[in-house]
Amino acid sequence: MSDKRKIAEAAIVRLSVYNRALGEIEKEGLEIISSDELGDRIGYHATQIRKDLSCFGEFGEVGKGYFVRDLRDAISRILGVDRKWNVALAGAGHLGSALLAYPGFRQRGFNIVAVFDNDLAKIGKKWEGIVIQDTSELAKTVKEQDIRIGIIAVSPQVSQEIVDTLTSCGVRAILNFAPASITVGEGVELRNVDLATELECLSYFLTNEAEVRTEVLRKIKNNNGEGG
Amino acid sequence: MSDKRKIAEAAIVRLSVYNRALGEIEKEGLEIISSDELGDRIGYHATQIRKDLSCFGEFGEVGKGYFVRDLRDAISRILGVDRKWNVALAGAGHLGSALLAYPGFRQRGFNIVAVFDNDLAKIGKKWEGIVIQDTSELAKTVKEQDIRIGIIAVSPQVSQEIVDTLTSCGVRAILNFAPASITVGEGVELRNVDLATELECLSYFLTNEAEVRTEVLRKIKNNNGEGG
DNA sequence: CGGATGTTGTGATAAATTTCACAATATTAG
DNA sequence: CTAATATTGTGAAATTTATCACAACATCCG
Repeated sequence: MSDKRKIAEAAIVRLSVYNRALGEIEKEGLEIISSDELGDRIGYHATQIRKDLSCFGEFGEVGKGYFVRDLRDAISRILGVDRKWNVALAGAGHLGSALLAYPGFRQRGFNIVAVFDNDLAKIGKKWEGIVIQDTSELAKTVKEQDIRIGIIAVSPQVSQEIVDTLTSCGVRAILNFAPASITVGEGVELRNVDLATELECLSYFLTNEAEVRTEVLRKIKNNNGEGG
Repeated sequence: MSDKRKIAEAAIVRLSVYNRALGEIEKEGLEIISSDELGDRIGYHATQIRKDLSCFGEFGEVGKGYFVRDLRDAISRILGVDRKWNVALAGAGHLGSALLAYPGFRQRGFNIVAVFDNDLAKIGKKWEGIVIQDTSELAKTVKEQDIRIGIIAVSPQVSQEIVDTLTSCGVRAILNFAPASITVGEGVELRNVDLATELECLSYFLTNEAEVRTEVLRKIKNNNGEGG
């Protein structure tokens, strides 16, 4: 079908998951895989995988499955990770430091090429081969290094300000780790990762769902119950 | 209505966002807020907020809005964060170290009380007041410290093994940062955060959506198309 | 007091997403 | 070649999620 309009964000996340799984499968030496087996491995329905892929083209062979290598290449192209992206990191604290050292970024084509902070004690220091710069140099560096993506690992108090600076320099994609409600203008893509929110969801589950599940199980036991 | 069955996971994530925003609003000194204004701040529709809340009860006052403090307390209870949770961290690498130091966890009631690693050079060292332990001590520590949540910050190669160990010790909630397809048994809640996936979504946007949007904008310009 | 305004909670409706069902087609074994 | 089997791609159906529309009621202002 190859109709790129209106692809759900959730579908894009899944494509990334498919790609990672295909990488594992390739390492295992498998050359062909069916949507059914891929789905089993990552916990999705086979039809979900096929439907997701069908938005972008036909990649499988009927009666056979998908060539692992080919599908991986295809998804990489769809995601735009068949190239390198230069990334700026704002914030050289604990989290920023960990992100700078995170091997998964480089492995998957994302190179952090600049780090910014407003702490005078850190500016000028070299981490992982990169000199920490003052935020005032941001505009110049973004242009010089062709930076397209910004990662926010600063305190929530200054996060919006840094986001504004980045977008005013032409950065159109922001990954925000600061626990704050950030707004961006039209045409800028923002993804928020709130680490505490992730734990809060688990807390909800531990507090509520587990009980409900126990109760449901008890009921099923009692009525042998077709619980709709 | 207060019917806790079948609450969408997305709704729980939103509740956490509401709660964080309410914290900010409280700090600003506001005592009452409408769903409309809250929605504006965090980028959701007012009806979405009201609908989410309606699953758990009635917290607002007609014609007036919500008492910020009361709503925050109510959501905290719903999420189960009106208490402290003890958390185990597996993996004392860069990322583990950053998570251990992350202030947002403690602020929101999550205390990392134990850290595990299999690197002999790290075991026995003290970080942020916590002695890094060998994984062999996991079962004992989980029981002694009443640990209910596990955070996985180990390499993808050993992540499944650590998850299995944790769940076999009775941990029923896992936050996984390892870029691997983890499976858990019935009754265990797993949340995955793949940092590279987040960037891959941004890459997709930069590669595809931006073009589409440009095209749409051009069309709107031509038809003078009454967009919001 | 009374009308204008503001806001919630929710049933109804719309939109989006996922799953089903199956035609089409490739492969394998005899 | 033929029958049995495997698997894709996709229209249709089912399900889930989000938005709308509005009754109910509180508050404000004159």
